[in-house]
Amino acid sequence: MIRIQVNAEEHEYYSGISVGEVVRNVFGKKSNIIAGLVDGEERDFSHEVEDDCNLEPIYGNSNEGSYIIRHSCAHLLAQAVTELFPDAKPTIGPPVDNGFYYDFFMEPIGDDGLKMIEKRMNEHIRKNHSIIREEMDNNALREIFSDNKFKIQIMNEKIGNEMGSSIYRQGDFVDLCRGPHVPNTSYLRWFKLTSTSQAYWKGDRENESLVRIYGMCYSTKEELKERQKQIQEAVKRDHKKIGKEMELYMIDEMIGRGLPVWLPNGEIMKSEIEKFALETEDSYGYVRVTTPALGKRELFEASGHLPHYADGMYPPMEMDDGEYYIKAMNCPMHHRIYKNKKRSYRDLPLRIAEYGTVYRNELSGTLAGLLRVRMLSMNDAHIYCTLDQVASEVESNILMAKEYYDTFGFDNYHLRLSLWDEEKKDKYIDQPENWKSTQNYLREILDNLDMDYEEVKGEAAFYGPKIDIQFKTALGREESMATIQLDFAAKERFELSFMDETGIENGEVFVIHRAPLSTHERFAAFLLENTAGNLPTWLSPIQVQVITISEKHKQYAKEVKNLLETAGVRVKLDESDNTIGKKIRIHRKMRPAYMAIIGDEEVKTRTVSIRARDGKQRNDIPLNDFIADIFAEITNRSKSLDIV
RNA sequence: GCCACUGUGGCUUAGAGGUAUAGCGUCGCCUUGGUAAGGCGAAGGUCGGGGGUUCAAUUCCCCCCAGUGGCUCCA
Repeated sequence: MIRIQVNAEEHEYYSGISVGEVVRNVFGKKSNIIAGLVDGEERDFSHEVEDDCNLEPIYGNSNEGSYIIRHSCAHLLAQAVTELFPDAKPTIGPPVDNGFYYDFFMEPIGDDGLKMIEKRMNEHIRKNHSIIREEMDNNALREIFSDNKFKIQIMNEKIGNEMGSSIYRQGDFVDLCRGPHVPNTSYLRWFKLTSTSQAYWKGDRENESLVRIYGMCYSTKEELKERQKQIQEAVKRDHKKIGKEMELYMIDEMIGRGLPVWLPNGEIMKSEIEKFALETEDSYGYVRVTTPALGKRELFEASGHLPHYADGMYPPMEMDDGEYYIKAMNCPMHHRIYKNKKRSYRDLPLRIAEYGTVYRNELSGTLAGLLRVRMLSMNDAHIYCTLDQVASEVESNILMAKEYYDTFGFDNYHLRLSLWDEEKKDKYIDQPENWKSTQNYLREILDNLDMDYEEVKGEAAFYGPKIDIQFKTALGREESMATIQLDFAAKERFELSFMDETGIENGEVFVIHRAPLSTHERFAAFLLENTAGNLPTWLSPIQVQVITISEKHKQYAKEVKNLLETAGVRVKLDESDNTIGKKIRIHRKMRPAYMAIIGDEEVKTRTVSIRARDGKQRNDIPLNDFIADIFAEITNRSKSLDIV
């Protein structure tokens, strides 16, 4: 007999009992447990336990469990695909956040193909195939997958030559896999294929083009429904839809793709954000400049944009004195401002800021509403400082970013330390020592701040490592919001220096590139998705919509509007002869923070009845009180509707 | 740039080889109405653009443009 510890309870079984039997014995049949953690190792139900051990159940709706289910569902997908398309070669099919995908080397398929595959998957679920693990040596593995060069390549790279690995079999289908998996295909009922796309083998465009099929899979119907609801909700919060409804921006085919145009309402929101940023950065000791949209080739050669960032820039314009490029970044111009006069150690850190607009030649297929555009405006700044000053500047920038996000009410973000990739020499400035030291430096700063962060290779800027602040969009996709980049290359490329305390010219000038509010475009997209367009009052294009009940109330309503306007409140008046209910319905689309309803009562008592955007109501507020209160709410940049 | 899908009046949308729905909005008239659709009427579309097949195309085919979801990339 052996002793198995399950959830702190000890059980005795014969040696060789399977994980599944223990689970059934302890938890019963309907436990939603799909695998087990045996002494910390994920194991299938079929895994046989020989010795004393500790066993923890893995539930289908847990983090680990959902990954196992998704992974198994990817296998099911591959089973259906290889049956329907015998020439298709499965490559890799991992679980990912919210679902899974599988990449196949095959002819592209459309929606009809997707439906067909889904149908076949459901048939296999009903057949309830057992999913069986088998251990194989390398020769046997190579035999099985001899017609699939992708699997062979995986074996060569991942498994090595000496040992074997495992395969999983369900019906006639076999896949190379470490596992674990669910015991049989009936566990995969709650799945849905979502989309297809194209991907390259190993993510390299030089390699074969593969068909990627995406799906989602959950352990219960409720989880699947919940996710579908979430997606629906995200669609409602889509900044493109809200932006159109609120007339914030447009993208016009005749003007050009990826070139958003800010409409009057959007311009109000944007300039409020700008005002806030100017005030904040004033208080942090920044100075402001304006630089041109174009610059000469020599400038961008000096900065390294040519060639490192050439793909991201628009082609040059030939002028009588050489080639000019539209700037894709402001930094080279700021470096020239730094160079414009002799700097002393007393001038450092020098923080040069600009609400600059840059143009980047993004691939057409990547453009997406305001999230990815070709014209970007940002409150960009470059901090010129000594190495000793870097830490405190980086810290104060992280704190500044937090201050910003707090005002806007954002909390769905995390930090990322973005490192270079020594393999990709052409992408980064080739100074390995500097990369190593600056990366360690940033890592130390983050460790000292005691903040959680993840490290990701190959995400650095070409001139140095960075700390990015990553957000999730409404649909769960991760995007960079803010960035703090440490540039060790500029000082040499632009011959930056200062006079130090001993009167000697010192060339150790480090540059920090930072943009805590992302770009106006991306920030607006986040803001709209986060608030569903219900902007805090200070950002609302229309702060108060005045609505009359009948003609008799027009005069007082005009007075209300004028007084609010005088107080600096953005207010509109609807004195049309529609019914009150209809007027409320019409104006809701624009999402004013408040509607002020004016009828007999209000005229008589010089009050307003206020209906907040969230439907809350407060009647008979003396007009002067309302004006004072909303003025305070706006100037405090309050997140909530405080008046009702 | 690559793959798939989508493209019908300002917006949302029905439809199908014989030049097209409906709702909202707009405009006009009536209604003077207390918190998410009061009534009547009118205008508005060469069905994204161009080519082809056909007696006939908005519907089928090809090319282009734009959008969406991915890949790559990235603020």
